[in-house]
Amino acid sequence: MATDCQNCPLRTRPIFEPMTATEVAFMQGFKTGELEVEGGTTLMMEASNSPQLYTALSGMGLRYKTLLSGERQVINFVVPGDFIGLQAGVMQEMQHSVEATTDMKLCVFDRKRLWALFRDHPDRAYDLTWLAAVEEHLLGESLAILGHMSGLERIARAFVRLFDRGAAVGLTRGAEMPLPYRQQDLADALGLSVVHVNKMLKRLRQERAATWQNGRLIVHDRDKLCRIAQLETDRQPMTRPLI
Amino acid sequence: MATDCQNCPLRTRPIFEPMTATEVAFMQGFKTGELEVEGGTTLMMEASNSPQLYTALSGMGLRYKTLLSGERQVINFVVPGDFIGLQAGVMQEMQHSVEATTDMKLCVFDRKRLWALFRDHPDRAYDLTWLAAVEEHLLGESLAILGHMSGLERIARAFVRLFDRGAAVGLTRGAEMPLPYRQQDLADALGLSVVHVNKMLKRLRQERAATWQNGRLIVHDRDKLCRIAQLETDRQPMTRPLI
DNA sequence: CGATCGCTTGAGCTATCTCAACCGGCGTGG
DNA sequence: CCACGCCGGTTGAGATAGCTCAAGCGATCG
Repeated sequence: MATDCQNCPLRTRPIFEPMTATEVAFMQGFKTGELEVEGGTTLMMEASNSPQLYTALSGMGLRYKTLLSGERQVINFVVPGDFIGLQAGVMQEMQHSVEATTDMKLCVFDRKRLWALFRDHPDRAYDLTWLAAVEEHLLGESLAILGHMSGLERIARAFVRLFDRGAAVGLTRGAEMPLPYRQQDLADALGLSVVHVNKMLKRLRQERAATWQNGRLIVHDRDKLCRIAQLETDRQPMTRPLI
Repeated sequence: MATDCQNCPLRTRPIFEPMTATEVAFMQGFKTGELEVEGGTTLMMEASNSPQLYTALSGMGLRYKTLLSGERQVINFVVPGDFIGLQAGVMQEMQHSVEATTDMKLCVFDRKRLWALFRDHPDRAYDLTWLAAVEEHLLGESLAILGHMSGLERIARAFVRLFDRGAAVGLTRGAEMPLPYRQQDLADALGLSVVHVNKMLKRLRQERAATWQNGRLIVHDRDKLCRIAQLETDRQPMTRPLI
């Protein structure tokens, strides 16, 4: 159980460092179980009030909002290590849905114990707030992407982000990583039409920058991708200060 | 358990309710002073590590990111009651800048005391996390706006949100409220060009939905505005559960 | 073996952008 | 007190990125 929770972000000095013994001991108190779900399962529903919070241990998913028009806005992609349900924990209800795209294994927490966490483990509470701040940062970045970049740029940017994210949690193998989504999902995340996403993907392929097919992303030329994405080419790990 | 977090100071029950006596007493411990700045002042700089955190008491401002291309993405608008600098507090550095648009009065906190806050006042820490979750929610909503709505719709939506926000903090007078920004600011927030914003504003004016001129927003017909914005017409205050 | 789903490609349409000019108000300096 | 420059707002015209519609294709599944 301890090892299963290695990727729980509810700790982490640098974000995905192994947990210390006390951290593990603590998590075992807060954790109430493990859950395995099939791809396609809806983990949390918009406007619902889930009694459980999760940490993704394996598999991938996505967070999205459903608009009045019936369209869908993908907020972001869920990778192992992500915390799911902070909103449900701290507000009355979720403001977006969370769906498992592939089969997933999850670490389950009891929402009701969240307050005890704040009372008895201020350091963990601090971590949680840190996570929320990171999330806020990422959303701000997404906003800038949607607000100012062209279709090609958005996709390049998304690929770099996803790849670096994947690398951080050990999902990559060389220049490759699993990316088990549909083109429609990416389109909904980037505010583009599937048709256009498809055409831009083709272009990235032709320019030998990146290929995304059969659920796998291959980054042929990271530098070129970064150039297109208007991104510095060096990765910046998301570390947390020691208070 | 409900009693454990009865008095929640860092802000309020409905989001901008007056503070209770104990709340005030506490704030005076954490608070280190007050600050008045002129319009145009940069309060926090992207990538800086501000030693201070603020709560806006009066005046308005905006948060924005500067992109590599030199363009600007306005993340959101700052109104009285907003907390500024959570990222600086909890991460190493700010990921966006904050600028005072008008003269502002601010409540100043010492960043270094943040950890003490978590240790000694778990209920306050909880509030802070709640604020972060709300912010995350709002950003998710903005994302959906940029991803899926037309220019006219985006502006209508922005007006409704700003107006309701203003109403919550007592900025409105009848159907009017101060909105001391430039068209360029709104354009940068919504991912549109100034030219297009201007044309859509004209249309909203002609359709007698809303007028924004000389720094004042007038909502002529809230229902019509909501219809354009694809929004339920009733307001939903952002309240926090009592744990 | 038909149906469904995701991907691909083409063709025309339009919302929005860029460029460019003009206007009024305001602050500054002569 | 006037003249000038600057800033923000307004409007027109032409260009285009991205959209919608539509059709076809291969794989998977019951």
